Amino acid sequence: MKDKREQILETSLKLFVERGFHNTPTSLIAKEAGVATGTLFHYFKTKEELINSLYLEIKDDMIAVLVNKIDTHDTIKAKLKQVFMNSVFWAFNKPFQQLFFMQYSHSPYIDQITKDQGMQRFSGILEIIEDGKKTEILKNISTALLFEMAQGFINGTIKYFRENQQKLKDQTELENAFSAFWDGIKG
Amino acid sequence: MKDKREQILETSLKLFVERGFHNTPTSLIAKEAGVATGTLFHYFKTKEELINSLYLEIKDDMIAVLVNKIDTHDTIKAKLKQVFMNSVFWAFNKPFQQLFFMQYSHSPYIDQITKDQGMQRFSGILEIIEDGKKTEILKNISTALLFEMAQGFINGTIKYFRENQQKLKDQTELENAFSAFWDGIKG
DNA sequence: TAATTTGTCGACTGATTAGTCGGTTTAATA
DNA sequence: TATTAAACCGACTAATCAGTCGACAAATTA
Repeated sequence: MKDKREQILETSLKLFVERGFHNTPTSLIAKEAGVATGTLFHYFKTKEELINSLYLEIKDDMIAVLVNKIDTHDTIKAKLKQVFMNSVFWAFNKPFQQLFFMQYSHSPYIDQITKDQGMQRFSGILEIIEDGKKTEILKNISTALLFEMAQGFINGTIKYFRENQQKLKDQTELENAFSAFWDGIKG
Repeated sequence: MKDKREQILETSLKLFVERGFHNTPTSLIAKEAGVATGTLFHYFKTKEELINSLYLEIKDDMIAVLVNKIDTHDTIKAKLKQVFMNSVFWAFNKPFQQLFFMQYSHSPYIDQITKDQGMQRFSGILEIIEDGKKTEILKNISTALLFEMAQGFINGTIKYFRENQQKLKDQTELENAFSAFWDGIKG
């Protein structure tokens, strides 16, 4: 049987996405997770701590997937294509996690410290962008701006494929999306 | 003195963004808006109706700004540049409204009917994209995908400028952002 | 083995909340 | 003016919630 802490996080994720944070009583989380409320508060001092932990654990999982199959010797384009495809792949396999970020990365329930910690984990991807700028393969735009534009673009792509899942079977639309992505950032 | 209904909407917006939906009691909205709770429920049957109305009114306001200063005779590129700049301008002038969409457009508090109604209002912008595809000025990618990619890109740009407001004084970064945007979608 | 720590339970509580209701005031209409 | 309707008020309530507590069980350490 699954670890109770993990079970609580998994159940919270689903309920927070489907019902919202304050509309999800801790009693319901405990019930659906098959634990007592006391156990929930044993692992997480407060409900806020629970959602902040959830945020960081999902971010960790996501980053691990995003940088998967990237080889040091790959070209910048190949690396960024892999990140792009990994992002869509992750969102497809972890729909609740992706929706969680869509809903909560701008919400007041996640505190600034947690958001900053989450951001730190992107350093590997930021390095790829910096490398690309040095070699003039990418546009000479501030790394932070390039990053936000790219992330926004990917989020839009994911939103489209979430609402049009059948379009993922054939790879052409996804390839088109990457072409547009690349044309936008390449120098 | 401002209309009470309007005052309630304005106050709700601020509080929902700063505190979240369920963490904002109707009693607090009423208090801050300077009305009685009875008045709030006179205008909005439930709290859900309130937030859904808010969503649609903000969307209406946004669309009106986005298509501002667009002339029928403009080129596709000029039209889309205007929409791009209008979007950033709107977000800058209406930060709460923009954050509201970031937080709530994926949230369970806004029902599907409301979201669909909001989407309908984009028809004018969708037409520009379709025109651009017909004349092969834009990439031959499905309109819905182009739209979501574009919207995501713009949201990312806005997020960057929200966190780096000083970068808006000089227009160069904003122009760079549009160049990247245009390179991405142009055929 | 004994002692201590960690995990688990669920009934309980003080505080909070969405929405109601009966009434008053203001505005519109006949 | 008289009548009706719409706007507005705020005290009130039944329901709900985050977090506590004391007790017991399991695992870890001495």
